[in-house]
Parts: sequence; structure tokens; C-alpha cells
Amino acid sequence: MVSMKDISIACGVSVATVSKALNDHNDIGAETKKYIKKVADEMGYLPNSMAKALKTNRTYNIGVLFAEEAYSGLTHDYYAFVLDSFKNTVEEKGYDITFINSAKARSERISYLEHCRSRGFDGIAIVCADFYSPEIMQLVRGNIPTVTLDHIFNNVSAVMSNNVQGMQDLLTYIFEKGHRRIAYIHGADSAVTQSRLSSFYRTAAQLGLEIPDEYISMAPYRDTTAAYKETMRLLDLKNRPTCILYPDDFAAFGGINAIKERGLQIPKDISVAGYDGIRIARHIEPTLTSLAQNTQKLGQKAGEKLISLIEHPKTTLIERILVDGHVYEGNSVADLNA
Amino acid sequence: MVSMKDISIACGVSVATVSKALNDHNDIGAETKKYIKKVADEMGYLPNSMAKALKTNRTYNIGVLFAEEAYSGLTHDYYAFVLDSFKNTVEEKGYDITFINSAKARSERISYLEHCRSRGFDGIAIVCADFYSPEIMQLVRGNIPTVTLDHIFNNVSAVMSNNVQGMQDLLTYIFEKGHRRIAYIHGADSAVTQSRLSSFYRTAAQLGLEIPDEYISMAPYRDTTAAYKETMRLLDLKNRPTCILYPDDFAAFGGINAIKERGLQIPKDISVAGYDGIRIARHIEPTLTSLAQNTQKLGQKAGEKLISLIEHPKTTLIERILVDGHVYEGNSVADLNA
DNA sequence: TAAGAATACGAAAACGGTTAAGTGAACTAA
DNA sequence: TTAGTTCACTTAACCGTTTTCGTATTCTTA
Repeated sequence: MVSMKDISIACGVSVATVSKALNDHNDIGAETKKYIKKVADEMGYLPNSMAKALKTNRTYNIGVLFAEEAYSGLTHDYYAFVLDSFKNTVEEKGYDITFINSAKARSERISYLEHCRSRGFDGIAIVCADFYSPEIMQLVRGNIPTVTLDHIFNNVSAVMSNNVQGMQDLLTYIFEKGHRRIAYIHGADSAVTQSRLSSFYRTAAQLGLEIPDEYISMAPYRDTTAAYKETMRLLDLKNRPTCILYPDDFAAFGGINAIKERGLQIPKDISVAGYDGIRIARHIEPTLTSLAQNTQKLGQKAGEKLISLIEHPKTTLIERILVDGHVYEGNSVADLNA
Repeated sequence: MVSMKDISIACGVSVATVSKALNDHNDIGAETKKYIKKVADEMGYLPNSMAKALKTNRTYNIGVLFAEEAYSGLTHDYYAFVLDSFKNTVEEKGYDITFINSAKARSERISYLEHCRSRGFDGIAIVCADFYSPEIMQLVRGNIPTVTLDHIFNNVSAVMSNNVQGMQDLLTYIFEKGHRRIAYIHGADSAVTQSRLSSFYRTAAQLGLEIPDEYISMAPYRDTTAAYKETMRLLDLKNRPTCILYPDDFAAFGGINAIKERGLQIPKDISVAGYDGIRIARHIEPTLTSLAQNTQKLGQKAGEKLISLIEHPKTTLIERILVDGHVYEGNSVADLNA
């Protein structure tokens, strides 16, 4: 690898001059600057990012935390899209992204925070994780610029999908299609679930909808089997709903299977709606009506906020950014007005 | 951040002693070593990875290249699973992974190779990319230990899913279910497509199957619309196939839609099979029979090979590793023997 | 024309580690 | 006793940058 020293020798100047020339300091003559840059280019010079980081305390590297459980991090449609967008946003600003982990084979395990400190990440994004674990708590208190997704900590910027608006829009859409008996199988307890559930009730009240208790139940996110069971239960009700909302699209597929197994047709006999708007749901019959998250914007906003926190720590405020989703209209919800 | 210097002062020894104590060199007394480690621990010492890398020329960081086109990199089930497995494998060995890109905002764009050199990656994995672009060519010739997935370059280790075995197993499975009129909609031209297609023909010959030309056609990978059209064409044939193979599971959904639209039932009236074995395909009806790639093993083998190349460059041979898949038996292929 | 300012560059320390070579003390062996 | 080892630790150079002070030269300006 050719270093500044090599260039300085080739140019007959000091390495200080080379450094300043390449960084466009203004105490270097225009001629010299041009010459040094030309030589650097010809010699194929590339800055050594470790050396630079060591000296400047800036790595231009962002740590991203993804749950380590399978089926929930990288391999989940929603998170993958958010990450992709986040990645593109920060890379455009000259940052790289590295996954945070706690492996560190050679000695004993280290904590997430220790990993981040050791790597000198300029900032970190917590995309999906067990937000209630002590390790995550330690991480967010570690004084590294941080942004979280879909979870709120004190004093930490967060980008959230607007679950209140989302559920409201979705329920209103279904209501306007003429449905009055609407069931909601919500996900396991969490801040996100709380938002959606309370928005569901509030919107229902505003619309003058009656929601019997038996219409509300729980199935964990992405659990097709549980959704299948709960759907069966709903179908057995004497006064069964005309539409069922699911925790997410994946779970909705479990429900759809139950419905088909009963010989019912969607949306003729019963309607269903999902949440997330994953890609595949638009390509299979029935195409699933769902609240599509704006994953592109979620990732972008998170990236922009984080970089702002890194580069302008004094003037960037800690805030919560809400990103609206929109109803993706498939053909799984019948229009009862027709 | 507490450094070795701080510890050396606290312990009344030189920083060299601290370094050697923490790295378990054997020219440090047992007592001293224990004491230094204890103090380091109490003071919350963490090694500065940039400083270490600068001196040792080892970053313990691996660059991973993912296609930058949407719908094909991170956000694709297959690649996401491979990456996840790769990530877990190398992290267990103390390596971190960082995405390779060519953004570098502040000055003009840099090439992938320049990015890797600048970051000092110990090794790189090319998971999915346009393997024929000049930038990738430059990258693989860059003399950084490299492993590619699903593509073969001279002098570069590659981990490949065994498409020959895969197609053979899948076709044989279908044959054994009694099917004799089998159509294959293959993907766009590529090394992978070539392998599968030639294996399809060879296996068919071995089984004594007659494959009319009209049974073979092309639809790009993951293109539901194209698969839909080709399926319609096949359904219109006077002597239509009893089973259709698709380029991948995603495309298969397009085909399934076409079949359902014709009022045909799967697998009663016609059978279908996919390729990849993506998760969602196991949760919707009909559950899709597909050749499931062993993404876990693909990622793991790639990780192990790469680390071996990094740590034992002399004794590790450049090779191609084939990873077998297996037939995932859904209920989309009818048993005609019954 | 001499003093002050501006210009263009260099010397050297520093960032936080690693490691080859050196050193003093205690220990061994003839 | 003494030279040679071994042990335990220190010195100092180095990795490739950045940046603070200098400083020598040229340019202003009174």
C-alpha cells in the first residue's frame, strides 16, 4: 500500500504537506497542491482509514444492531427493507455500516456497547432487538449517538412507523367498505401492539363501531399457527366477524389457510387484512389488503437523523419521528356497499 | 476511553508490559499478568481496534458485497438467509462484517476495490452482484482473500449451491410421483440457469422422459408476471403438462395465480414446483414443493473458507464447494400413482 | 528601505497499540 | 567464582495519519 510517505518522497515534500494538500488546506500553494494530487493519483494512493480514525476519532462507520434470533432480523422482509434504505442513505454520506455483535471469539464474550466502543463507531442504529434486555439498556446509555427504530428510550432519537395513523386508516378503510363486525387479532404485547390496539379501539369508537370482547385476541407476530387457531375460533362464533385484522401479513397467511380450510372464500364470504405490506402478499391470491409501512422512508429518516446527531451534536435535537404508512389495497376486503 | 497508557500508569509498569500481559505473552510474570488484567478490567479497558489494526495490518473486518439493486440483495429471502448464516459464522471467529460500497460522498466515487483497501478488510465475500461488471472483475483480482457465492472466477474460492443435484432430485421426485409430462420455465440466462437446465435435460434423458420443446421456456427470476404469462401459454397447449417447474418460488406464485384464474386446482388438476424453498411458501396453500437451498450451510461454508484463506493463506486451497439442497415436500405436486 | 504581514512549507508530536532488541537481577552449572 | 542462562520487564521504533508550531521567503506599505 502506498502511503503519504511514499508520495512525499516522490514529490520531494514533507508528509505534512502531502496531508494538507490532499485535504485541501489553504496553506499549500496551488501548484504544489495540484502536483501532489496528481502524483497521489498516479501512485494509486488510498487513505488508510484506520490511521485516519486513530488520529481523528472518527471512523465513518456506523454500527447496526439486528436481533440475533433467526426469522426476525435480516431475514424478515420489513427489517431487511428498512436496513437497505438506511444503508443507502448513510453510504451516500460517506459512512459504512457494520453489524454490532457480542461474539468476540478469542476471549470471553463482550457486550454490545463494548463492541461499539472498541470499533469506535461514530453512531449506532438499533433496528430490531430485545429492547428490554440489560445489554440494550447499557448500549443506549453508552453516550454514542444513537437512533432506534420502533422503540422509544429516554433521550434517544427514535424513528417510528405511525401505528396510530396506520391502524386508523386501515380500520376506516374497512369501515368505509361497509364492514361493521370487525375482529382484530393483535400481536404479543409491546409498545407497537399497544399503539395499534388503542388506535383500533379509539377509531372504532369514533366510527360508532361496537367491538365485542370476543373479537379481540392475541397471536404472536409472524406466528401462522397461532393465527390459524384464533381464526378458527372466530369462525366458530355465532355472530362471526365480516373482516379479520391480523398482527402482520405473515400471520394473515395462517388465517387465510384456516378460512380456506373451512371452505370459505375471500373476500366473498369473509374479508381479511394484514399489516406491513410485505412484497409477497401482493403477488398471491387473494392479494392482501394491508397497511403498508413506508420502509424506505423509515430507513432514510433514521439514517439522516443519526448522521445529524453525529455531525451536529449540539444543534440536533433528540426527537421522535413518525412515518406514516398507507393502505395497500389488495382484493382481500370485500366492498359490502356494492 | 482508557488506554494501555492509563493502565501502565495505574500499575506502575510500561505500556509494553501491559500489552504483553493482556495478550498473554509468556515473558511476563504470572503475578504481574494477573494484576494487570485485573486493573484493566476494573478500569474498563477496551482495545482500540483502529490502533491495533494500524500496527498489525489485521482489521478482523470482512467486507460483504451485495447488489445495490432493490429486490435482489438484502431484501431477497435467499440472500438474506445466506448472509445471516455467513454473519453468524464469522462473528463466532471474532470477525465483523461491513458492507462494501462505492459511495464515498466527500470526494468522487471510489471503486469497490478501493473501498476495501482503504478499509483494510481482511477478506471479502461477494454474495450477489453483477459478476460481469468491470468493477467486480477488478475486485476479485485485487489480491484480497475472497470467496464468491454462486459464481465461479478463476483463482477465487466459490461456494455454490449444487444446481445439478438439485434439479436432478427435484425432477426425479416429480417423476416418481408419476408425472411424465413435465414443463420447465427456467430463469434468465446465467451460469446457474445453465446448470439447472442441462441437469433437467440430462435427468429427463436418464428417466426416459420425452420433453417437447414447447414445454421449455423462459421467465426471468422473481418475475411473477412473466411466469403468469408463460403458465397461461402452457395451459393452452393441446397436450398440456401435468407439472410445471418454475425458476424460483416467487415466480411460481405468478404461475399459481394463472392456474387458479383458469379455475384449475393444485395439485388435483395440475402440479407445480418451485426452487429455493423460501419460508413463506411453506405457509400458504398450497404449500409449495420446492428445491430448498441449504442457505445455512452455504453461508457457513463461505465463512469458514474465507477465514481459512485469511488465516492460513499458504495451506488453504482455492476450491469450489458444492452445497446440496433437498426437496421440500409441500402439497403442490400430486401423486399420480395413487 | 525597513518593519510587519502574508504565503508556503517543514519538523515533530500525537493517536493507541505491537514487538524486536536490550538490560538488570537472579539462577544455574562447571 | 564466574560465565552463561533464564526471567521479567523496559526502551524505542513503528504503523499512517493529522495538526500545531515554527520558519524562511516573498510581498506590502509607510
